[in-house]
Amino acid sequence: MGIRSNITAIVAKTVPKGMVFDVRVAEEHQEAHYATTVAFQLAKAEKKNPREIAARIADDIKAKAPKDFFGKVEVAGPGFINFFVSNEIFGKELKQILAEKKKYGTLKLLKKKVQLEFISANPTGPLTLANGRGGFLGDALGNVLERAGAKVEREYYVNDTGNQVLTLGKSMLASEGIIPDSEEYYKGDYVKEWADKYRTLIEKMKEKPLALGECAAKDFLGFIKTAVQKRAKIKFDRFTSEKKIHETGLVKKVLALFKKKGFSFEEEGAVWLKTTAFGDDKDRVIITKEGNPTYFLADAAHYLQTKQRGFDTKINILGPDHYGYVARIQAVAKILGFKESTVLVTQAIRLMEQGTLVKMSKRKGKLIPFEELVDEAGADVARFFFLMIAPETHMDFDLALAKERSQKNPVYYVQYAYVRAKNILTKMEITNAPKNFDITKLSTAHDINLIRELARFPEIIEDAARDYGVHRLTRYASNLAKTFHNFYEAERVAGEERTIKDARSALVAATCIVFENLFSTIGITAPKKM
RNA sequence: GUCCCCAUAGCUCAACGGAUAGAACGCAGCCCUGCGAAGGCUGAGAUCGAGGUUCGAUUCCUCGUGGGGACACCA
Repeated sequence: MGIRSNITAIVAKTVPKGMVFDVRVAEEHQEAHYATTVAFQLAKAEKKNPREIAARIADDIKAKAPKDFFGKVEVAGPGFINFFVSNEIFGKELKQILAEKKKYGTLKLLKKKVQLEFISANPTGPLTLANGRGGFLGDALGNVLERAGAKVEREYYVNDTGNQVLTLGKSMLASEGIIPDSEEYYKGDYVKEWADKYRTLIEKMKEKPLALGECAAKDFLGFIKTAVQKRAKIKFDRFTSEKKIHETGLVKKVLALFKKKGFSFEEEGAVWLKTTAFGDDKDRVIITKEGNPTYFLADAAHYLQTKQRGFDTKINILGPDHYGYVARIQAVAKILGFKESTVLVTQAIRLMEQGTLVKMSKRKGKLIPFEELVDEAGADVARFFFLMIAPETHMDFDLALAKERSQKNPVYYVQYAYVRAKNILTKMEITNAPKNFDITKLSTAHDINLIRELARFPEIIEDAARDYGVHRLTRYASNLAKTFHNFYEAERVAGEERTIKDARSALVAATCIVFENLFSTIGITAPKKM
């Protein structure tokens, strides 16, 4: 399954058992297809010259590799071992793409059941760009993990009760002038709009600000669902209500569990969880001295629910403002016995407008909602743009520029490559790629480079599934597009002599398959025309 | 004050401790009477500063400098 893993398996036979080493795709200018630095590692342990060791291993590899697997294995530079895969192997991979179609690039790497929680923004207003970043990341990561073999549930945890919602209710009352305004209230246009629309309802519920807030939150959640699922095409399997977590008694259950395990204690009239035992910098209150469970305790109950529903692996994507929350929730995950609990913290998106920074704040109401970006730039563009960048990068985003340059966005470059490929097949009226073609007819550098690049798809999935680096996909998309554009400029399909034409159309058909699989994993459309 | 993230080309971003630091945009040239030029080719252009670890540092460590964020019995 995949050329790289085959090479890894071969190399493994020539080094000490259990040794961890890398086989990487060699960069373009190095000419080789794959390379390993295993000799450097061994040189350190054996205190020998890496070149010597590399030579020894290279010979061993040649002896142990299947016949005709490598075109060449050589030692280069200070001790790299370079691999040149034979055209037969590339040809086999090409046939595999054509045989597997949609399944090409699905792996049996991960057997686990994963709950992926993301966005989970309070339904107290529109989503911010940071929410959107986490949304695209979560959606695409879910796709990657599924391709890698995991069973994934995508969850949005809805804070539909508590203080923030109470504040929302009060904000509505203040907006209608029923109670005096306050610094802490939400002030965006959306507050006023909603308040104006439901004036009579607000008047009726003026004694019950929490219920009012819940009412508004329900509406806002509806807007969020539309923005996320319909417009941004971010999928969720489950919306979990915090209110229901309280109602089903899970909060009491998790509290009892903490007590039983000896991680909770009372002090100053409140109940605390000993999160410092797991590296947090202070212990956290779970029951206030008024006797109310904190948000944190409810979230712990939510984790318990997830665990009880059969998930041992939880991945939670948080925005930058929740960084301080990581240590305590990880403490909970440990106490509850999750096998894996990963928290990915995305960094903020700084929104620039004509060179100056625009502060984003829900409370102050000055913000560019995520949905506006999606509508104006387009779902594909917004998604691709956000996913091109590593989550920990502090991204500067100029909305005006993004709209203006949308035609030059890399997503068009990538989609255009697909359109060109598709167009070749359409023009030649090929619906099914020829099955019996002669792979030796694919012999030019452009032919081989394209197959090479196609064969990387499963490797990219594997890498991204391991380190959750979803931006590998968009980077790969650009590389594949570039390779195809190069091929397209240099080689022809239609009009070539029969055997070449068949082989090339098979190659182009395979390119379309990989593009389609890649696009669906990233979550963008595969246009037939542009 | 404490903690976390970031600093790479004019701009926005890449690069498991490895070979000549990549790409798109912008800039200067060139390429359509052959599958769509939303494309291809060529060129100029960068690792914040000072130490350290290493055969080898953009990457790891320390100290600076400059940005962003977090430090509630809010969520």
